[in-house]
Amino acid sequence: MYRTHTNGELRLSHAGQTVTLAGWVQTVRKFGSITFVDLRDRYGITQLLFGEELNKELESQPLGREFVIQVSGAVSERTNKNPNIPTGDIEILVSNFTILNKSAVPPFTIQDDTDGGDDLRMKYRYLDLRRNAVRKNLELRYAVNRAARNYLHNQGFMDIETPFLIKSTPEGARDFVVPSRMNPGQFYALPQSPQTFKQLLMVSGYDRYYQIVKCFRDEDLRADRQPEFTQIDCEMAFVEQEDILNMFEGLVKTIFKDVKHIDYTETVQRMTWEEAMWTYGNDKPDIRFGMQLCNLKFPGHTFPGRKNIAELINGADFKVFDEAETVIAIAAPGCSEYTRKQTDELTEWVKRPQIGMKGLVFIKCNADGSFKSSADKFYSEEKLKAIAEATGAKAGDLVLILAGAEERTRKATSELRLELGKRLGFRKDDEFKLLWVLDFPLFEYDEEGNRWVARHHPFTSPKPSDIDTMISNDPSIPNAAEYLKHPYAGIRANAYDMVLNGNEIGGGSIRIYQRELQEKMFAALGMDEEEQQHKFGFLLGAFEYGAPPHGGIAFGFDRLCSILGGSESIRDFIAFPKNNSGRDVMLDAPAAIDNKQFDELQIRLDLKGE
RNA sequence: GGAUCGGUAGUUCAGUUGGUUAGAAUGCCGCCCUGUCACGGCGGAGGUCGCGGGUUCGAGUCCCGUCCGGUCCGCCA
Repeated sequence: MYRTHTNGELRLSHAGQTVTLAGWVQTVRKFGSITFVDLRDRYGITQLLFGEELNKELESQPLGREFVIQVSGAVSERTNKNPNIPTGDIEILVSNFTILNKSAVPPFTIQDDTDGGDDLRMKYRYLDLRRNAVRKNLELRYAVNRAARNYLHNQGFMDIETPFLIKSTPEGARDFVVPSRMNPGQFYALPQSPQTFKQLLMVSGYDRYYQIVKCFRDEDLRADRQPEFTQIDCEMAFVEQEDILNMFEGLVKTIFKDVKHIDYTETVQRMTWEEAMWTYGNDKPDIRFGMQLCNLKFPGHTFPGRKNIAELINGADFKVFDEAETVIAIAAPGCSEYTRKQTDELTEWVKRPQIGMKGLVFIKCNADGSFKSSADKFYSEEKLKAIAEATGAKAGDLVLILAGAEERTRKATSELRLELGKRLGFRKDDEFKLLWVLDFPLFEYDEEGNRWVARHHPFTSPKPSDIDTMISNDPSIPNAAEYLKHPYAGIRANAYDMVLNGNEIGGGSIRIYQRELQEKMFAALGMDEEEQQHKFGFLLGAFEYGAPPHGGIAFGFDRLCSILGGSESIRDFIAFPKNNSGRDVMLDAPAAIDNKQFDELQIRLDLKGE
């Protein structure tokens, strides 16, 4: 037996016992004839005391950082206690020690506050994983995993594995492909998600399925995106949207409760996609704070039912507003005292290429009730007051107005809102607000191909009330400029996204389960019958044999963990993540393969030189 | 595909207008130290300034190219 206890468990009550411990040397503190050693494992740190006799042995067998050692000795009360660690009341009077394995000097310090940069820590990930901070993240991930499994199991869900070697369906994201040696010239694809398999499981009668499963998408990465990532993938038969929303609110609330000890008792808010875009300019709004968008001016076709209040800004001969397609304002609470330097900085911020606005107009709603604006030349104080009132600004607030093309301006205003929310401290890591976003458009217009593409995926059902519109209309778009007037532009999807603090943590839909409607959907996306049969014949076939109504949802597991852990990056919550270029810098993958492997696969490289 | 920031000691960084031997902290090595827990004291070693080219009497510093990394846009049904 290598050890009788772990390094996190000994307390004063163990004093007098003889124990054996094993672990890694965290630090060595020498004092001439005695030496303190901190011994670490994943459970904690225990202080070892090498007295005068054993201390001499350390001269012939010196201990270095990260050496793996085994020690025996008596648990003893410390004369100087350390209140900062759970084992701080005791130390081990070492009577015997063995060096189980030496260690080279690690390239960075294995501490909470490491001196290592990201790149180096990725290369030596096995050392980084020894650090408390990283270990806590993986523990949180495991806690989320357990909470989800418990909940789903208790609700009658069954974990069923689905294959990783499947067929490429080049819709949506790019597939990772795997050559087949036994079928020369043919390729598997890795699944972007188990979507079709879980639907087939519904057809098979496994009416509550789940899986915590890897998905693969060969697209460019971000801090919160990995080429392989994990989803909590769920599907249910004989359900309507309402059943799904309730079931999975329960899942997320259970995770909050089990992992964060938070009772999320309030009703999960719901909002249509249109409402989200109108009020926040974003399909995944952060509703922890207000600062809602005030649409002063917008093209009628984007929000047909909404009232345009362009008269507030029109007719003042202010070209920036007069010529803009869209003018949107937000009110930043308590910012009316911003200096010229601060407003200039905000202007520069919106002019960055990523935001891409030409400028920013301010109205300072002074505490004394007066109004001061960068557009004073064009607007009387009364006008400014009216505009400010429309935005809901109070005395002491700063109104910020952006103008330009509809989509860009709306997005920029949303980004500005989020940035200000962050700067003003409205986006707290420890506050959690859930939101369902509902009624997404079923289709998106693809300018390049002058065609419709599925916003969610091609298996998503339209709202029951829109099914007729879909079936009875021709999906072709005769006039590209007026695509918004096409009946398909107004079709709503029976789809829902769960949003947490401005992050989409999950999304799903009620699925199509009738062959005719599915064929109509494929056709609307530009697939002829032959292509449909080739790509999705198995699914269309399955729908002929008693497919039940069904729907589901998938949660981004890595992202959910990172949000619960208060981190921006999902990489901190993955044991062995890849970098921005999709590389594993520890393995140095991807890498070239042997010619023999190419021969077996009957594949020849034809690399394009620059 | 594009934008932008960065690459200097094992590590994290500083390095002025282009000018003597490129610095600091930490880590590492040696000596001293019986109550430390970010131990302390003294001493020491450690550099292809990412790589290639150019300008210059002289380049870590300026220019061009290139590689690598971070962040973002496009992309991610």
